Amino acid sequence: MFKEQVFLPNGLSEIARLLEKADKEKRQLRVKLGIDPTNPDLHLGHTVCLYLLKRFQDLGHLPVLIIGGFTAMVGDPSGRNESRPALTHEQVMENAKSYLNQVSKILDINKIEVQNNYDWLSKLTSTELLQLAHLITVNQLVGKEAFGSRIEQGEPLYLHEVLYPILQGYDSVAVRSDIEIGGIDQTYNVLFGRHVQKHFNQEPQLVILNPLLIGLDGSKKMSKSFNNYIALNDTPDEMFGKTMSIPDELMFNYFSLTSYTQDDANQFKLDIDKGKNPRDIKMLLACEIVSQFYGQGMAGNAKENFIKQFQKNEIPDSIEEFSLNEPLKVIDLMYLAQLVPSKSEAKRLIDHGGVKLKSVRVTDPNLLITKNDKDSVLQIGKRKFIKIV
RNA sequence: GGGCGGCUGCCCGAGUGGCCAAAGGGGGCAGACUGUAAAUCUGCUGACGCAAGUCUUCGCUGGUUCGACCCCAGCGCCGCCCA
Repeated sequence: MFKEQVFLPNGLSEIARLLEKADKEKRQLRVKLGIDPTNPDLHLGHTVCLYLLKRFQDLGHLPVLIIGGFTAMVGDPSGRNESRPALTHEQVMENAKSYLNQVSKILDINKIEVQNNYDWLSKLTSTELLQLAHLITVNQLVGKEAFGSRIEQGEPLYLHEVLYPILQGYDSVAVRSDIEIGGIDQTYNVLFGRHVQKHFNQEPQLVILNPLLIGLDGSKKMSKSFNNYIALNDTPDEMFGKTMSIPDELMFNYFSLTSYTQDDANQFKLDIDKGKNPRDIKMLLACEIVSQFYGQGMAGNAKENFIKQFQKNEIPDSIEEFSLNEPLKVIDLMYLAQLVPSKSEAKRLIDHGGVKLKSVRVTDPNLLITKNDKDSVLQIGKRKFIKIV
């Protein structure tokens, strides 16, 4: 399904062989996926791996989901040019809590094994850690681009960050992983798991690396840190809207997340070349994405809302309400209703013509909103609405 | 332990006694336009105030000065080099 998938070592045939062998031995393969709970939201980028995990699950194998309760405190330095802020154990566990719920949107969580690497990594003795450290040289680590460039640029590189691949590799031993799935940016870490497994006389895992999903900005990988993501917990409207906001060229990249095939995507591309409106193709995509998580019905609603709100500039059906007890200036109302972070900001928006009452542009920041305005809708920009009651 | 350099608004980064709420860029927001919350163009982007203006902000604490982000001292953190 993803044409840029990488299989190591020795390509897809190795995986096929393993599947066959497991089949013959009537053995469930243990397919590892590690996710560090560094923030509360899983996003579409994570689903690339989760869907692959689901395919293994559908074949009768066992997804082993590792919540990186310990590694999240270390912070994966892959692809980063700066240290991650250290998270406390409490923060990490808080985040981890909501993960299963989110994962259940894709996987049957009754048929997975969930492990927290805090359970074993926190118990490693320094002796054991030192022995693990024997598996790698500093020379190799410094050769890694992420580390090397940081050293060159005089950015701090902490010892605990360097330890990350070792810890993640040890996870594979702890769960006796047969196959590990990861993003292509995890190549080093995931492959290192094989070394550690060999050291512990385990059959080294096979590795499947998925291409990274590009984020909404169209350039960087989808990630919480770049705030360019669609969260699994986003509302249908948010999901739909965010999908519609991706750059046109990027949408073909996203079709692989849906049940559309590469052929479909190619056909869409042809259609656009022939003059079809890319917007409409993107709507198909948005519908597909939303319905994966919320079903056809909700996807349809989201689409309608989107057309209403953004194409026709109409006011959406369900909006927040604000109860007016006494006459208020517009800017005060905006501030009290938490539509803006400050009154200065409210004033600026009014100056720019970004505020409407009953679809009429507000020009006076001191305009008094009174009981007579009950049931009217105050609109800020294109996306924020509030009904005065 | 010693030497040198750094710490600026959401981020990066200029500034080196008053003209600094602080250049520029990124990000964000709004407007116009449109095929969409794409692209493009324009504007805005510390708070309070109708406004004049006031207050808070340039690592922290004190000091010099009519006046400090800019000078001095101490402290903290970061980097590099030497031991």
